[in-house]
Amino acid sequence: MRRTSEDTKAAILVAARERFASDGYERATIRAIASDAGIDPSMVMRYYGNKDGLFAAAADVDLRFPDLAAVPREEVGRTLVAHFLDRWEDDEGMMILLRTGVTNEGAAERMREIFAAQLGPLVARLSADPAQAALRAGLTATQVLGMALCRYVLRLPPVVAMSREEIVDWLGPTVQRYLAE
Amino acid sequence: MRRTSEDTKAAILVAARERFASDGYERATIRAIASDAGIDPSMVMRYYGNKDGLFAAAADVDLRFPDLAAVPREEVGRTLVAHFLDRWEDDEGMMILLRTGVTNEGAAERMREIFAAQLGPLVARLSADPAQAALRAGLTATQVLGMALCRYVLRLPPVVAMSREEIVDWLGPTVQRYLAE
DNA sequence: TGGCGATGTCAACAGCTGTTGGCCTACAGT
DNA sequence: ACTGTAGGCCAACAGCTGTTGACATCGCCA
Repeated sequence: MRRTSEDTKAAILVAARERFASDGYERATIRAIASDAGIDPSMVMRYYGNKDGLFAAAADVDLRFPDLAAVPREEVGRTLVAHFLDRWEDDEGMMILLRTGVTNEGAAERMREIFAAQLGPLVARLSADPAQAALRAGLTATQVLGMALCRYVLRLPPVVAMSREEIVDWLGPTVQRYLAE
Repeated sequence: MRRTSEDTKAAILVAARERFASDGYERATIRAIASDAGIDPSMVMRYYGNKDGLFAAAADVDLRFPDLAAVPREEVGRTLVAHFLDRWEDDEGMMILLRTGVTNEGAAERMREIFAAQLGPLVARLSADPAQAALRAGLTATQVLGMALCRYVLRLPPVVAMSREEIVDWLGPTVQRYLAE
């Protein structure tokens, strides 16, 4: 046989991630994804059931936060901002979630889960007052997601023009205050 | 005649703003909008030409920024955050732009124009160094749009739970630093 | 060699979309 | 009373969508 089913599943997933990331949920059509993957649309259904199943597989993201307890306390803000920028630039999953989470309630729920499961505990481990941990994680999310929104999605010119270092210098102190002050 | 054309045009616009705000561009259908307005879909075409024309009419927003030169310099951050929160809660236009700007390039362009035309000059008038004004406006946008995204669109629980005063207290100093320090 | 399961294609379905043109109807002006 | 016109409806179009089931082909195994 020309290809194993695993190869095809993987090719579909790659194409799906690209389409979902650049077009959002509604405009990313199964036909376009199948065409990108070089197969028939019906194969997508065979391997992923339906469009929602394909989306669920494509929108599985891991933020891979480092252990902030291992960095000096006064560096946690800058460290987190730098990590988030890196993560954003080499994982389409972030873009998928943001693009779709804004119009698709299922994706919004997924985003809430990810932040509750990945950012929440990280901040809690760092925080002296556990009652404030959720609030601090939420504040951090507003700044960090706002940067992603303006830079990678809306492409506001002055935000696109900033270098990685400038962003870390400006946002680092903000996140530092939200996290640990 | 039962209604004037102006009445009908206005009714269509109201329905369109609600649908665009809650569903985004793709999922807000002309049929649904017409049904909300209590008329036939073809009337929408008669009065607004096509879907893009209707969207352009619905996405016309005015941020109505106050003159920040009139408030004490150390209060500009808190003032702008408070104003933005108010503006967001009583104008669907903001939600329309955010929901659609994320998947629709035309709406993203509109959003860029609005920030360039409304937030940019405001910050420039405030800034000592004109060369930095665009950067500072961009930074402000990241924080303020990030808050709107997390609170009104993604509805992250800890961000939704915050009171207006808490948000002003936390985001005020951030925006103050971006604007004026 | 024969067959069987895996891999893949084709054509079609039912539903929805934006959009169009023709038709109706009720009122204002004469 | 007659007519013009503005406001509104209806039916249909062409295109796209997710999804389905029947059919084809290839290569392994008995």
